[in-house]
Amino acid sequence: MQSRATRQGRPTYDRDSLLEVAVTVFNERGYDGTGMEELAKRLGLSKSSIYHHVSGKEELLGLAVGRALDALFAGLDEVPDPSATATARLEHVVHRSVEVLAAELPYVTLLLRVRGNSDVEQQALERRREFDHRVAELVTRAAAEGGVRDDFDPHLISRLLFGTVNSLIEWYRPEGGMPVAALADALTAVLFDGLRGRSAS
Amino acid sequence: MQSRATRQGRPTYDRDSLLEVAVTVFNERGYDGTGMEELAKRLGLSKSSIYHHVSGKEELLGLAVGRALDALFAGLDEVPDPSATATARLEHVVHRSVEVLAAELPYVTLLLRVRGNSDVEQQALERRREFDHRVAELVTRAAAEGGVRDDFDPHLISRLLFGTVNSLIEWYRPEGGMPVAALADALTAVLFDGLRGRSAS
DNA sequence: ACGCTAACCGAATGTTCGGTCGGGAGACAA
DNA sequence: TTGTCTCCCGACCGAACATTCGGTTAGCGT
Repeated sequence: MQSRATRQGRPTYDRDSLLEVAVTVFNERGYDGTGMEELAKRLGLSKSSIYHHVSGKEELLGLAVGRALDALFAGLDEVPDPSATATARLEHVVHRSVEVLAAELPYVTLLLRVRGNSDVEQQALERRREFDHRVAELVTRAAAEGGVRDDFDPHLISRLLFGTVNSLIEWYRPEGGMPVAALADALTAVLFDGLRGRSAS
Repeated sequence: MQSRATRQGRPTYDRDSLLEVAVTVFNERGYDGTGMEELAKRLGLSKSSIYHHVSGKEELLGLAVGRALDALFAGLDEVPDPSATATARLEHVVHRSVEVLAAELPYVTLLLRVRGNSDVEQQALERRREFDHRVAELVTRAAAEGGVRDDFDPHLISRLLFGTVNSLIEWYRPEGGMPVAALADALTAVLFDGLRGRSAS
C-alpha cells in the first residue's frame, strides 16, 4: 500500500474532484437529463476516462447522495446538551440542518430530487424516510412538553419545518453574499417566533 | 368545424385525459426519466398512438406547466377587497396558493421540477420568475406598512414563505384525509403567527 | 535511461430514445 | 353499401444513450 502523495502515474482527477464536477452538472441538467458525453466535456476528459475512476453513472449518484445523507445524519445525532428540552434540541437540529444544507448544497440538492428510479435511488429514499421519522419524533416530544403549539398535528409541523429548510436548495447560494449563520438565524426565528413579532391566534 | 359531442370516429382518449395520465407518470419517474414506451404502457395505447393526440413529449410538458402557471397567476390576480392592506392581501395570496397547489397538484409538481433544459422549460422558468417577483413586491409593501416584521429582508421573507408553500408538493396528497382548508389554515397560521403561541425574541 | 503504473483516449458495442409511416378498424352520414 | 372521419397499431428509423476495449501517454522511483 502506498500513500496518496507518493503514488505513481499521471495525477489529474481523483474520485472526489470528479464527483464535485459531476454533481454540479447533474444539478444543472438533472441526473436523467445529463449524458456521459456532456459530463466528459465539462470534465475536459473523454467519456471512457470517467470509467477509470468510477464504475458508471449510477455510482456517481450513489456517492453524491450518500455524502449528503451522512452529513444530515451527523447533524441530527450531534446533541450538544443531553439535558436540554426537546424543543431546544429541535431548534438546534433545524438550525444545524440549514448549515449542513449550505455546506453540502450540491449533494443535498441532488438527494432531494431523487425519485426512486433505481436501486441506488430507492436506498436513498429509504434513508430519507428514516431521517424524517426521527425528526417527527422530536417534534412530537417538543409538542408534549408544551414548547410547540399543540393545535396542529406534530407530523404536520414536522413537514412544514423541513419543507421550509429543504426549499432553500431552490435559491440559496453561499457565494451570493448572505452568510449561512444569518440564513439559519432568520429561518429559525421566523418559524419559531412567527412572522408577526407578537400577536396571538 | 364540428362540436365535440357530434364528432365522428372511435372515442377513447382526448388531450386532457391523456395529459392527466402523462403528468402522473412524469411525476413518478421524472420527465427525463420517462420514455414514450412507458407512457404508452400506462395509457393502454401504443407509442405511435400518442402522436395522434399531441405533437410529442415536449408538448405534453408544455401543456402541463402552462396549466399550472395559469392557475397560480389566477390566484394571484384574484383580489377580493381592493381596499385591504398589503398584509391582508399577502395572507390571502398565500392561502389561495395552497388551495391552487392542492387543486392542480400534479401539474404544479411538474412545474416546480423544471430545470430549463429546453425552450418550453425556459419559458416556464420565465413565468415562474414573474410570479416570484410580484409576490416579493407584495411582501415589500406589507413590510413597509408594518404588517410583517422588518428585521429581515423582504426578499428573504418572500422566499421562505413560498418555499414552505411549494414544499407541500413533496408530501401533501388531497386524497390522504387532510382537507385542503385545514392545510392552508395551518400553514398560514404557523407562518404568520409563529410556531410558539406567544413569546418574543 | 528505464520500467512501472495510473490516467487517458478513439473507436466501437448493444440498447433505448423520441418520433415516423402506411395501413387497419370502428363509427357515423349519405 | 359506400365514403369518410377519428382513432389506433406494428414495424421501423436515425440519433443518443451508457458502457467496453485495446492501446497510448505522462509522470514517478530507481
